[in-house]
Amino acid sequence: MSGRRAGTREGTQKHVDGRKARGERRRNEIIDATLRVVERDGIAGVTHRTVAREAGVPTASTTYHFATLDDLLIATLISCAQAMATEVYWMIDRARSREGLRRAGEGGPSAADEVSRLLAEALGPRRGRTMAEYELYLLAARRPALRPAARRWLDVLTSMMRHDDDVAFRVFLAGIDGLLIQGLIDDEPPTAEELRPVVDYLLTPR
Amino acid sequence: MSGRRAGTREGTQKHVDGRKARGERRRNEIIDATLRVVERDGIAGVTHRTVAREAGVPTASTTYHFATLDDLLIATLISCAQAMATEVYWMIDRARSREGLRRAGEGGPSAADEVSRLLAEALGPRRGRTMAEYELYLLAARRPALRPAARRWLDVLTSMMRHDDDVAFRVFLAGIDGLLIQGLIDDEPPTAEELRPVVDYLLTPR
DNA sequence: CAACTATCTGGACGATCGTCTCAGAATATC
DNA sequence: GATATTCTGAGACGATCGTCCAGATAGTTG
Repeated sequence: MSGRRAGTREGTQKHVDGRKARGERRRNEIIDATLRVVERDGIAGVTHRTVAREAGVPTASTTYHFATLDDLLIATLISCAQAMATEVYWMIDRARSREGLRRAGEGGPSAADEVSRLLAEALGPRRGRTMAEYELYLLAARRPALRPAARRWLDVLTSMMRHDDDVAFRVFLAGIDGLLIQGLIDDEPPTAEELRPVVDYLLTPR
Repeated sequence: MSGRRAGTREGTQKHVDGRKARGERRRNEIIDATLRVVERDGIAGVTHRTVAREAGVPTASTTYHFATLDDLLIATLISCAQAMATEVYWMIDRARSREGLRRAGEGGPSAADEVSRLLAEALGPRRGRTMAEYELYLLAARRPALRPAARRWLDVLTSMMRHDDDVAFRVFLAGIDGLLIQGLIDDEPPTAEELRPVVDYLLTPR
């Protein structure tokens, strides 16, 4: 991506980035700001001005880097899907190594524990983010160009998780999505303990 | 447009409806028009003017019956949820009687057949409607006041379908939602035959 | 019939929207 | 240094938005 900078956030150095890098950084800042706006107010709250205010940049900066509001939303969905896929990637990686430890005889958390904890997190502290993801998901339903990006986290899961039974795995994926979207209209987010038996059932082969 | 058409479902008589009845009819026409707009252009496309144009009424008529745009969306979601719940009710009722026939020895379609056919329908011919429902679903995630209405079809299913195992049933509901929302970002809607094994797995106990 | 009132509507208001323009600041290349 | 390119940022434009309101219309009631 930016290639020049060390961290995602702005560093302390000045005048070291080239024009290209600065432009790309601002582009990313705008995308991040857009995602924050979607988390807070939904896609309906996304305007050039609200995004610019959130990012702390002038209005025209958003129109310079993203010719149209659609381009901005598209870039945000793609970035969001990318981040999600990366997260899922590392999450699975961690779970794998833990499972390795567990198999070595230690008895750590089971896969159902792991998944229900993640679901509870997505519906609790990360609720805004989860809502944003599903709003962008639904946006992809109306715009074919966005569908590959929207399918990305499903693809990552599919390619990374071992699954002997394709049908069972598809049911698992659908169940996760269903539990998440149904959890979003619960008055209070379900706890990992409440989700545990459902996830367990979902993971039990038949 | 014409002041007193024969309503969508009312009789053809003139001058028999009181003021109250006329007002209520127009209210429903506006709600129906709103749902059509949501199906076609999404919630983002809902404005007083587009709804009024779709319903064939003057702009101010939408603001007269629904003080604010939020009221209009809320009324639409509630109406939509009600219609959905009613549909599900009769759908299950029909399936029940068919099952009765099948048990009598005839060998009709199985529950998995029935469900996958309905899913394929929701993702094919009724795709717009399904998208609209999930958009309103997600709207409920942001507005607590809408959640009871959004949960309604889940409640109808839960109260009508026999389920010995609560956990299994919850997995079933989540799976349906997940299959639907994932089907919305498929480039081409899945056929009932493709869905069949997944639904079958979903319905298989344990 | 006239008075009343719920219902309906055309038009207007200010706010906000997406997008564009353009002068000049910042930076790379020479 | 000088110059070309990229980016910033203040502001303006017309369009559309949500909402409101005064007047017209038409059932209802006395």
